[in-house]
Amino acid sequence: MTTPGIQVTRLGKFDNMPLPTILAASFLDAGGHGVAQVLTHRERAALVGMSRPVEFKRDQMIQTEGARAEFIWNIVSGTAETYCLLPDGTRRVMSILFAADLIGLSEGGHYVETARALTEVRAWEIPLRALDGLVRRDPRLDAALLCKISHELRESERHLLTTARQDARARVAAFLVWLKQKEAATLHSGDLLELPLRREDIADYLGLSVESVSRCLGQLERSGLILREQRRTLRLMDVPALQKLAGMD
Amino acid sequence: MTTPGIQVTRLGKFDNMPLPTILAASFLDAGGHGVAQVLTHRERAALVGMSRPVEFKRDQMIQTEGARAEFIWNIVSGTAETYCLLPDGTRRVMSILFAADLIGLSEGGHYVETARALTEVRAWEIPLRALDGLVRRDPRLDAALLCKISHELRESERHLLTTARQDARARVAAFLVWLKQKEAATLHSGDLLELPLRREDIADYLGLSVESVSRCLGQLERSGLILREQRRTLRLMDVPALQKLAGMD
DNA sequence: CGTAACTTTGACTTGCTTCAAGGTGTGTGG
DNA sequence: CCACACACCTTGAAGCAAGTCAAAGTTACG
Repeated sequence: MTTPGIQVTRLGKFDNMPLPTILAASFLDAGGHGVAQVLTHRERAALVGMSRPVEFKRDQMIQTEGARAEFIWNIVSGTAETYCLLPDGTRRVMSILFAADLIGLSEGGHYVETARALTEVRAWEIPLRALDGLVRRDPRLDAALLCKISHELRESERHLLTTARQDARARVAAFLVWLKQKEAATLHSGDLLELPLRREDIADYLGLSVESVSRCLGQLERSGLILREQRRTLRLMDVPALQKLAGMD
Repeated sequence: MTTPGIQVTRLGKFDNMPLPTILAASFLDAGGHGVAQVLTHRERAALVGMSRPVEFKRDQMIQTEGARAEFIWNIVSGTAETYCLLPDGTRRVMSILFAADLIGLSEGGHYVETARALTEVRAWEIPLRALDGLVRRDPRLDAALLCKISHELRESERHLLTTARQDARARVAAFLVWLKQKEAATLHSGDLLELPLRREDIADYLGLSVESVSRCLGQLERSGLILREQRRTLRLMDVPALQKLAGMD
């Protein structure tokens, strides 16, 4: 079980931390096609009132599967992953979460996955009890959560789509393009792609072995589609070709 | 695009069709652990007021990927599937839906998947426009949808979990046990399991080839775990062994 | 009763995993 | 500041599981 008061570092720089942000596509209405902020300023302020800023160091646990759910976290910066441990000892990375995402979805009052910080993560820690009350007073917030969760549902389906029935190279290519899009949403870095995760995490996310991931990267490099500048830094040389390989037309 | 007024059969027996039902586990509170009705009687009645009962025949399309989203459907009886067609021509079954499930989640006003009836399906057809208004007047309904969608998210993750990184036999075993649980929720049929879908659908759901599914069933039969009574009727001889094989401990 | 759709089975091939060993980077203590 | 140790990544070789291709068997239905 997470005991944030102990594990979590509190720093002065939290004073000017960005407000809680939830990005999602609209659910019911046709709206703008893109992903946008679904909280009003009022709601963001209300969330700040009941939340506290926290920071997780690299590799630190955020929540544990099966533990009593007490908080959800709204990521301000950094990258995290959620995963399940299978009875045979293997690990399955279910989702990779970025700024404006939510960590901590639960069922029956208990977390269904384990979450871990991949980089340093700053987040708003929102007590579920307080959120429950806020949702009752402000139904619009409920709609915002609905948008977010249905958006996550589609993310999960996308993940399922790339994972199943595609060969290893296509999966890796799809992953790189996806990650690049996520990154491009926050910062412009040309064709450089900073990987916030280890090969092992990529493998467990794509349902491959570490060796396969490595071999695929080598293959993509030999084909001139990418360049491995450093372990965690790739250069995407031919994004259209990667997309084609990934079967994204 | 679906044009329900034309494709859909209307029958007199709709008069006493069961009210709209949404089953889901609670989202925020600890509540009962099981899956339960999340609509009040009032809400169910309100939904009836704006909906109409429809019936889809076996193999009939319910919605088409990319088409303008106008309705969602609340299944009363029968089984349906949703799927995506990949650019390489392969098909990926994303979900299998039963009574009390919802069909028709959309993004940006368009359906994200194609849905098809696997058996005869009876459902309440709810216009999105009307639902939107109702949700505004009744925030609790919004919460109900939230429960349902977060429940579906977990279903999708379960699917992802069984699909990736398990061998074919384990996937098939997991599928059979899952289907049995779904079926047991509505009717008691001993150890008999009625498959509402073809081998092809099972294959596309599990990310296997039709031949692999068939071979796995043969293998499970030879091991004494199941019996193939008819094409679409299996007898589960040893559910615990199937669960163990599926890695459900 | 015949045809078409569906399912099963067999033989072969491909691609991923596993096992094993060799690199490369990083952080720590001498 | 260097050297060592450890964690992480890459590469190679062998084995095996699932896919593909081909054909026969079965069921459903007109």
